[in-house]
Amino acid sequence: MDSEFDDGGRQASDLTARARIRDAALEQFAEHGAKGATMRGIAAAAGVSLGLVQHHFGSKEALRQACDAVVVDVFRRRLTRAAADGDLGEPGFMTQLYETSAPLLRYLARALVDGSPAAAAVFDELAAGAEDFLSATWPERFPPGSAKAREAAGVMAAMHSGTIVLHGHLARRIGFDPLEPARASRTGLAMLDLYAAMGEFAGSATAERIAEAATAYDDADGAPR
Amino acid sequence: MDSEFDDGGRQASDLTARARIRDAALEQFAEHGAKGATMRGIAAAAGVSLGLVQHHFGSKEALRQACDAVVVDVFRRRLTRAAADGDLGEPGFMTQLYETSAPLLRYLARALVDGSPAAAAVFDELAAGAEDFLSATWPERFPPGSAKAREAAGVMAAMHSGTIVLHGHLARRIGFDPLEPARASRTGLAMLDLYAAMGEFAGSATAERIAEAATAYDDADGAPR
DNA sequence: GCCCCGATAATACAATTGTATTGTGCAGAA
DNA sequence: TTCTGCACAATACAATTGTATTATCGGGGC
Repeated sequence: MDSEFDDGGRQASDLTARARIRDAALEQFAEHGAKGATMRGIAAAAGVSLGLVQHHFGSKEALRQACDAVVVDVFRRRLTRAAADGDLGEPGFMTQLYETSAPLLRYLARALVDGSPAAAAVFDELAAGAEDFLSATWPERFPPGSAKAREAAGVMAAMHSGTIVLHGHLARRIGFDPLEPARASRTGLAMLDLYAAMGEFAGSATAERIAEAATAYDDADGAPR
Repeated sequence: MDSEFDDGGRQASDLTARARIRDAALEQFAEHGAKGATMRGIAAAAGVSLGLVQHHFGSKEALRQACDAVVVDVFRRRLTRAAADGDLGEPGFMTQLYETSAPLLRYLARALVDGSPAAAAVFDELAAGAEDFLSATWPERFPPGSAKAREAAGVMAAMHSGTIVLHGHLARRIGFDPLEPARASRTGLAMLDLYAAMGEFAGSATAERIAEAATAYDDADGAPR
């Protein structure tokens, strides 16, 4: 598979037409969503005719799946590499993720809410990696295979992915886009600061409030298990 | 404004047609996105004719703005109430948010990535509340008005909103939808557990790695400021 | 009684959009 | 050379969709 995202992107001019169309599709899908993007818009963005898009990919759905394939390919490589380095789970791994090309991250952000199977797979791998990390680091707190570990890992994956999915809103608040490679580490540091602070908060003054709130809620609403 | 979401939703049968259409629009927009939802689909979901939707709201964009108005109305009330109780920033406030009706949360989740101004406003209020909380609780760590406070608060808002935006993926991982009111507190507890654990991690063994990674990154890539 | 007005519905229409069909030129094999 | 396959493009077409128009009907004020 010819993924020009392996090395961070080359010039658009020396790409084959098929790759240029797929790159344009990535951006269009990321910007307008699976439904909002149009074949004509993609063709125009790629600088080719509508017929060529049809010729190379057959249908809009097939084009979307081709984009998904690129994403799952690139991210699987990133994630397995991070897992091998033991970097999964640690907030620094987010910096790892941020280092993939920004268009690909933007596409992933949209695909995660547009219901793409590839994006779901990426999320699952992210969550599975987080679960491994949590269970390995705090075996007593997050026993392997326990519901506690699974839930904490899922929440962790959702929260970390949230900084990607909501990168536009985040950019508006903090003044720069967290998906810009040059600013990637900055967001990771903010996450670390936040974890350090909230860790104190959650660990000290809230230990009893946890059980308190849990029992109170269960009593009031009756939602056991 | 007749928002039937104030009390958690009544029966659909005793709602006026206009309200029923807007409720159906909320769900359709949430499920298919701003572009994916169709006037005919909304009319069918509401059990009325297409002409009636047009008659009451004029255009699809106006209907979307009416949905936005409901969201901004309800969430502003929730947030100001939480702020008055000093609950903003504390992870327990997420439980507060989760207590709003699930369809409204699903709509917010979609609107946050579909580019609705109302959703952006809700996110901004969430981030502003988080910033107040962080600066008030750790004035030396997050000085009021500092970039550190703004960035940590933005990341916090994005991460917490992420559990809403990605509720579908989260549900697939943990076995239940975090937007179900009966399970709302469970997600909040998982967040607390995660904060407590990651707080240790971020606070202890990573203090020097922070500066390390930051300087290393700046040197390599040349992204100062 | 008459009228008018709002709720509701059915139909019509133009724009958009995915897809199919057809055409054109060129590079390389026979 | 001739032919064949392929990259690329232009056009056509049917389905979808937002919107405008017209019609029906029921109740309340003169």
